Amino acid sequence: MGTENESRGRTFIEQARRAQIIAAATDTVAEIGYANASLSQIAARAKVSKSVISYHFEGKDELLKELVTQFFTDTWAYMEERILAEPTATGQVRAWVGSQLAYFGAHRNGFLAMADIVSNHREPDGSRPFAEASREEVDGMAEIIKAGVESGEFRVVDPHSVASIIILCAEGLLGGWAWGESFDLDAQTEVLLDFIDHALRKEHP
Amino acid sequence: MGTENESRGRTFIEQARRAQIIAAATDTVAEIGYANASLSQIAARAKVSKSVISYHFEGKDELLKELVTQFFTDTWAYMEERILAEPTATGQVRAWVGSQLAYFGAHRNGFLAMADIVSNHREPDGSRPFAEASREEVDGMAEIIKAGVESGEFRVVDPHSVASIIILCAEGLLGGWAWGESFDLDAQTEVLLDFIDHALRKEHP
Amino acid sequence: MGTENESRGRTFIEQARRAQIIAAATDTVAEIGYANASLSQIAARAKVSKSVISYHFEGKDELLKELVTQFFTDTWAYMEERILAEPTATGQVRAWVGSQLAYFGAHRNGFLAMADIVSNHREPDGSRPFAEASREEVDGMAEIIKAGVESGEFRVVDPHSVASIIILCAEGLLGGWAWGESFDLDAQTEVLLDFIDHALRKEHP
Amino acid sequence: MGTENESRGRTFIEQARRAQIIAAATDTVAEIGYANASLSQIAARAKVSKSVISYHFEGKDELLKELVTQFFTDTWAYMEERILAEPTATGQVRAWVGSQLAYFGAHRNGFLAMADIVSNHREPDGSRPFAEASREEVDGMAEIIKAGVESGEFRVVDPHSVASIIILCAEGLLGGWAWGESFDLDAQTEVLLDFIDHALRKEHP
DNA sequence: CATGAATGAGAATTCATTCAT
DNA sequence: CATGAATGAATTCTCATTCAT
Repeated sequence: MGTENESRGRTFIEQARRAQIIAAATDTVAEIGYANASLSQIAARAKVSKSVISYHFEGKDELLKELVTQFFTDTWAYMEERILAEPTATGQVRAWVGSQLAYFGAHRNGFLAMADIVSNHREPDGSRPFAEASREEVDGMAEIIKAGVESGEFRVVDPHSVASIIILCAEGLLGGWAWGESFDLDAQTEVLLDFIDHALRKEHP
Repeated sequence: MGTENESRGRTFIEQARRAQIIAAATDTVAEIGYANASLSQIAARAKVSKSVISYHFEGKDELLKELVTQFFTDTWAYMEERILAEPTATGQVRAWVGSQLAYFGAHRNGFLAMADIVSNHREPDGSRPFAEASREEVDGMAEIIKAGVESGEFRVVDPHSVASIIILCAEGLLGGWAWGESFDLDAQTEVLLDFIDHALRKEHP
Repeated sequence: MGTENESRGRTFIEQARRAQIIAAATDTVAEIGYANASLSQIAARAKVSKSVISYHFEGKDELLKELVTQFFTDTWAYMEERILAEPTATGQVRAWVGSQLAYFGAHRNGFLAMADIVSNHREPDGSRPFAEASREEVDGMAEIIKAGVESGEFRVVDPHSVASIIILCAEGLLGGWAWGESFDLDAQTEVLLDFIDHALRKEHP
Repeated sequence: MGTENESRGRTFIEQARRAQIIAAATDTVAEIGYANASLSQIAARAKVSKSVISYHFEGKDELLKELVTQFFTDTWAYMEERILAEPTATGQVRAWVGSQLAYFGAHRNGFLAMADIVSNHREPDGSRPFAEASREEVDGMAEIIKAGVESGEFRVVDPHSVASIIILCAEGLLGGWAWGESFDLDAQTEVLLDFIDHALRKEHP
């Protein structure tokens, strides 16, 4: 996360158009799925002609990449603020997971679209353009865990492994929420946070 | 899981061809992704003409559904044996997660293809045909947790919530393994199992 | 009409198979239309494998041609008997039209299939193989009319033109019957016969 | 007949393209028959790429329906003017049949294509979309006959039956003309009109 | 800037036919 | 004799992209 803004050299109106199209693309992918989200569909939802998209974006690929990048950026901005406000490792881990889930919960379509694109989009050569995004995330979380272990807040664990587990568990939870129609994300978030607490804290506190 | 076998009334050679095509489809989806896995691609990998697929399967849908169903069936057969062999709830939870991860680890392409299809395939009306598969899974795990709580093995938790979390965490882990090229699934499985142990066991044993 | 039988040199069982397949083809074309009547459909209705058809007939074309030819032959056999039994031209015209409509009325599927094939079937070069069949028919009827005019039964008309009109009117009637669900063929036949009577008979008899 | 124009909201150039494609489709169906008239063939005749057709029409169905509808509309406009100009029932019947045959005679390909489509086109469910078109026609003609009977111009007949016969006879005549290469439509029209005259008029005027 | 128009590549599927068994 | 299996050609349709206006 923390991808830099590509907006240099774009006029204001250009920016607005791109934002409008990205919003339409987000809704489209969220509603009908990556495989069915054709430029036609996106253009229809944006109430714009198909060729406008080709005009403002290099192609479908750039549009989708931009959508994901922006969503990552926004999510991280929200999370970072809340993580940095916490003094303890325990607090930071909770803030991380909690704020991430909260942000996604508040931006369902954005999350659905992002997840769908991230897991489906491939370069012409077959590689996944977003595969490494989560690596950075794990590294960030691992530093927090490491600090917590060193400070004695947490029991002794391998920071990187545990960070990975925590992040993947949160992702798993989101998957469950994304699909199920009756999934109480807030409640399950609490269960997961409690779960993590118990797993990390020293056994005889 | 536990879907019944549809093979009645098929000749041996027909069975073999279907298996061959399903294998090719598995590799194809695993390698180039659901969205790019056209019948052409699958046929090419099976070294067979496109229309052979239409001959042996009702259509692309049936092929993919069959692929997923078979993989589910095989996975569950492997898991069930190991779960039932465990006398304690703790052992059963470990066996469940452990055997699932082990089986998937040993059948990477099958898992990749299954996961890709399950998360992307939609009926013409937009619904997801495999959406409820994981519900059953959660129910099964919930029963084990409930028994463990009642027997005093586990601390008091809501069985369904925790079952859901555990399953989603395992899914999350698989997601990490599926994508990362340097992900040690066995090691991470141990970490997750330890993680679950700590989260479930009574605080002062 | 009056096409000769092509059955020389066929075994009895061969004949039976061909008859069975032709019957199935008749029902198929009648029910789902020429354009949708694939060999698959015909084979399914005949409860026979597709390749049996290819074995017993040179191809789809020969099957359809045979179907039409046989239906023509049978129809004409029925008509001829009734026409020749009439001593007067008036009676012969009535017998012609009446017996034709009666036979078709009693063999609806046969008629529907024949008509559908005759009007749709084309040689690879685009020509219609059955185009001239009705020419012979008109010639036959024209002879009757001519005799009737010469004998003074009918008013003076051009035999060929009137024969053509009568035959085409009967065809038109059949078209109406074939499509409409509530078309009383017997009743309309009477109206047509009366119509023809009035058109042919001398004004002051 | 009398279908309303769907052209609102189309640009001029779009209209022109549709007209061009419809013309090409007309020639194609007339020449090679409904069953062989693929989009490829039509596109080739229109000197246009296949996908242009899909761009301008919803699909093959819409194209063919539009073709038929336009031809019906044009034919009826021509006929109506001539029928309404006649004061007597006799004149109206003659005008009806005469103008219809004349219009078709002047638009041979249009007629051939229309007839081929009307008798062959089926909805996916197997029903015929144009089956009821001729019902309306018969009703219109029946009213004229009824008026003629009431005014004493015609002998006493069942208006609906006779209307049906007349229309079907005209259709039959067209069938003969459509197929035969040496069919003098004008001459045969006169014979048919004379035929109808004799059949309808009072016996001792 | 915006867009209607056009297009070629590729999608799934159907079909008549051939052939080894 | 009969047929399951296979295939290549053809069908309709969708899509991302380009281009002149």
